[in-house]
Amino acid sequence: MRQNVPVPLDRSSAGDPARTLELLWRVPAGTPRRGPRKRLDIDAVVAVAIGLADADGLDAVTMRRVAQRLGVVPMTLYTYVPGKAELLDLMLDTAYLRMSRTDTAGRPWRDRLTAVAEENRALFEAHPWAATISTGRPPLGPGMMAKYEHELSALDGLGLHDVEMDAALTFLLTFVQANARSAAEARQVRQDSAMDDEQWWAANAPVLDRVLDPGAYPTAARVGSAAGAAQRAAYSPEHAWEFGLRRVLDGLAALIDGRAGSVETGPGAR
Amino acid sequence: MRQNVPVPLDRSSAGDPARTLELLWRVPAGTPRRGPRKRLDIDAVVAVAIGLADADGLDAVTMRRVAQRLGVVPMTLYTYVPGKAELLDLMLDTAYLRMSRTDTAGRPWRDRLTAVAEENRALFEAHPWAATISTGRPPLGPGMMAKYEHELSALDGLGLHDVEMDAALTFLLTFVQANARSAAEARQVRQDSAMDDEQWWAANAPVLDRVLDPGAYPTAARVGSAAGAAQRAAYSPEHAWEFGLRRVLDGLAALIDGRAGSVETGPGAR
DNA sequence: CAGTACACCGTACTACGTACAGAGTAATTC
DNA sequence: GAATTACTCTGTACGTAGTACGGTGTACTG
Repeated sequence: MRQNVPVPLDRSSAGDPARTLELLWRVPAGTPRRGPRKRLDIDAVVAVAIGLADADGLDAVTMRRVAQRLGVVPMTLYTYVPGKAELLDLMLDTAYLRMSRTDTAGRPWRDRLTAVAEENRALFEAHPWAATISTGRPPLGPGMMAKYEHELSALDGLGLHDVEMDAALTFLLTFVQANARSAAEARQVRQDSAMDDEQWWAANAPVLDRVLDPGAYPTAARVGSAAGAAQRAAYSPEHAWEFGLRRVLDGLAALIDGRAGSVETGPGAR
Repeated sequence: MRQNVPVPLDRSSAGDPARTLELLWRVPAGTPRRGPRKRLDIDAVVAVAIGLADADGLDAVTMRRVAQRLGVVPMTLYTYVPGKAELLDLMLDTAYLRMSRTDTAGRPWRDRLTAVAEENRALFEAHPWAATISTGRPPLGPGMMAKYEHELSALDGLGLHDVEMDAALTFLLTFVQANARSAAEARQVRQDSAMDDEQWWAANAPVLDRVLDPGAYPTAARVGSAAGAAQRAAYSPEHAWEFGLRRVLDGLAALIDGRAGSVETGPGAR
């Protein structure tokens, strides 16, 4: 069983950042290669790693398993990738590169930001592991750059300063990622404990009843049971998403709609 | 480098939620103890674990190290705690229990929610590891309950339904935690790579210049350099916090101030 | 006093990332 | 053509983690 466990924020990029960048951008080797031909390439390694992560989560991505899938011994991977941290960078940038990017030019800013949010949500739905990789030092690869450019353009021309544009985007993306992490953690916990929420509550209820001073937590009891009932109606993740996104957009509206300067500024939706 | 918790394939009921709850609430043993006296107690174990985590991060909390600090052999800990996951639950609930809780009754809702946000921010500043523990299944201990009750009461009487109160609180706390996680990740990466942001950028810049098609990412280049300059002014984490919290509150204002029903409903601040 | 439940400990297993040294291969140099 | 050299691939092994298992001695119950 595994209950609350540190969320695995892999990645450290202990190696040389310049080397990592060259890998991300697939900079070809300078001197002609001498020894035996390579039997694999980086893309194959990354593809297998992504496949494992998609299927069984980030924990399933071990150097040993990736190697096995490729028919080589674990240490062979180190001729393609300096270490696991860099492999995770490559996975993430690849996922970024393959995201769908809707062109919303000319549409009201709410539509544009909603599209950005939903593109990211779709990313995390297709690749839940992507939400759990630390982005403390983002992989500055082609995927990341394309993503950043695309998403910033949704905030351009709204009368925000450059620093505000970056802050607003960070704010939006942080919300989406936090939501995706919650979902990933819920999945993880369900899998690790081999117990769904219903069973977990059923196991807890009798002890809680015995231990909890009734009346000590009046608001919590009232709200918690209402929220619990709502969640049992398979309501919860979708609800948190919709509720949160509306708040995020309303929060940005107070900033954006207050600014003069753009024909694209529309009235707050709904 | 971070390690993963092995997932026990068999042994389904090894980690019993009821047992965890009893630990959290310090339910005393039923039958009189027979064998040798205990030389420790749970609180000592938890205190040492928290001390390690505060000082050197969650990675420093290993059963071996905790045991060593207590002058016992690692396996001895298992008489006090079923496993590491439960120890983390206990640490988290203890941190929750010790949080400061300001009484803001009667004050405008923005002040009250700001206080809640700042209490949580202070928690994560004192115990950065607390932000990185999965709350997929929250520890339903005395700390968690007190925290939930306190924070919900800040949202009571504003004309929100119970489900909305829960959603609004989750939204606020998710923001605070996401911020704290970013900070923790930044710290972690700085420590793991033994390289500060300045050095990292310096190492990346030459390769980026060589690899990046100038003009391919116009918005990103403009905004990125503006944001980068702002961050270099030691501006960034504080800025993200202030910017984000204002958006969060403005977003909630659109919900709360639209509701009739409470004298406490004040005009949007700032 | 015998029996027993329990605290504590030593050993060992599995899984991880990866350091290191060796073997074989193909391009370069003579 | 032969020697050199750079490179790929491999086998072994180290250190760290959580914790299963079985043994030993203790202090209470009958």
